[in-house]
Amino acid sequence: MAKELKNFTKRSDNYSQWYNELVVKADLAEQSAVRGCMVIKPYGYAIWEKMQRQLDDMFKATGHQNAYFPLLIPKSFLSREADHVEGFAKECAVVTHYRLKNDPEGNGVVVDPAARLEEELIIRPTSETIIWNTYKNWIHSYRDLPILVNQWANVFRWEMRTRMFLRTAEFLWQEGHTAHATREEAEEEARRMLEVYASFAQDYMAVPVIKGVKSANERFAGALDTYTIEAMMQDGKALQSGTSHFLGQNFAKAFDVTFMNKDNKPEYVWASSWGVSTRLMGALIMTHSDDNGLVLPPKLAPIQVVIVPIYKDNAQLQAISEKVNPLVDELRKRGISVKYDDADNRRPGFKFADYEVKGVPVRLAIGARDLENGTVEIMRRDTLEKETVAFDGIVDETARLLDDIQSNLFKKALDFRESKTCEVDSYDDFKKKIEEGGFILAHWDGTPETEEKIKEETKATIRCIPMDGDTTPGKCMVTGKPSQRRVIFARSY
RNA sequence: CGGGGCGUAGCGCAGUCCGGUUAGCGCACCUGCUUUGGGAGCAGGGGGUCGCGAGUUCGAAUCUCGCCACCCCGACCA
Repeated sequence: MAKELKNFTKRSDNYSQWYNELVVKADLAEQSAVRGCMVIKPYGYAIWEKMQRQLDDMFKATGHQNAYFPLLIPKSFLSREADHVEGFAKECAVVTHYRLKNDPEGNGVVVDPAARLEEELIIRPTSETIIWNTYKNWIHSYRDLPILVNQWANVFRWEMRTRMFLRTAEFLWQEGHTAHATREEAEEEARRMLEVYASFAQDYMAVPVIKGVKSANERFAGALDTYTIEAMMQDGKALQSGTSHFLGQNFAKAFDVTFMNKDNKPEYVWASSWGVSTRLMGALIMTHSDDNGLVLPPKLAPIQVVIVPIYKDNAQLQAISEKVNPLVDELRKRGISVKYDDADNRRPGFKFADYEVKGVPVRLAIGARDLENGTVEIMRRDTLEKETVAFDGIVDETARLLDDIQSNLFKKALDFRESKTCEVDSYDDFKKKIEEGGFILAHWDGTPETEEKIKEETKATIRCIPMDGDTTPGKCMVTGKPSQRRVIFARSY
């Protein structure tokens, strides 16, 4: 029957294959001809656009503005901040020439060796350096601060291994880069934006996240503190879904960005940066989807309601359309995005399955039988439950259902995370538990050495030191040394 | 960069071990009729430098050598 989807199951031993297949079948994206890059298809991009719009509103509401900086960065910029180079040097694509010419031997086109650049240019892996080089010209006085700028852009990192949405060589993101007069203000900004990310993830994506601080090992290259939101995927692995960094004065010192304070004394500027990427799409897909395909939270679904007519001939279709068209208008008036799929080249069964794969939250089906009885069949994607209800009042019912699906998805994901989260006090138990997947709350002595040892022996890393929750001190499960509080361990993407 | 796998029609695959008619199947595509409440049925049709290059042979998708690409698992990372 459902021939194409026969192998479309979420087997824990082959979760990545399920994920890849899902991304392609749901028409979100596909592998491109360029190594490690993907083509985001219109349906996938529509979801990203909804995310963008919402995030952008939230940035504006917290006083930020958008700007744009160059794609190419002079190589010398990257070497200004020592930790930053260390972090990114290995994965940079480098532009060395500015011209091609016809191959003298007739094999198409070749790089013109005469057109070598004096200084190579790097395709941005992130924009701290080019932006701080620019901020030097923008900032002279405390009156110029703060600068609260965000950029929507693509970046490029030559990753050894890629995975659609989760780690592609090129990805789309936003990067906020702020400059402040005081340390406190910059730290506050970094934490504020983490809150923005957390509420976006939970309220719009219906993805529960844990807010926390990264350990020194996992910190962003060049940051003093890295804040993170961590989500749990359905295979129990953690996914870092957004980060916000307190950069101290590192980039101001590297690019010599100072301002005159009120006492007419020069000071280095304090900085933060923060970003989320198309990786959020991966989080969305992996958190909610099932063996029938994608499951989208209504707030991010490009199509929230699909209406499928069931008819035998043109006259019947017309009768149905007469009933459905006003309904479509009503739903749209409520701000609900509706698709009335009256295409006659697909049969109803095909449409049902197709919109399920694409994760459309609510489906209405209406046929001759319903016209007679004054009813309509309504199905919710999250539970796959369907029932036949009275046509009158369907607008209210649909709106209610969309809200219910949104909150149900969050609750389901939260319950799942809680069922896969436990506390562990001995390293032996830890080694056993980590094999089952999920988050483990354990005590850690705070040293990079212990963290490294755990990583080597178990492949688990500290996802974060949570900002909320239990803060009872204890003893490190490995060394027995004192620990201020439990931290979250997990295997991760 | 290490270990494993794979490359045959737009997509998914069989055939390769053991060389031999015109390279086959499913999906998709085109035409026609019947269908339409869970991925339609029947009939007809189109589509291939068998990843690339060399070699062995009367003869290579199949054997040998070299190269390339992609996927999975590691190391690296959002």
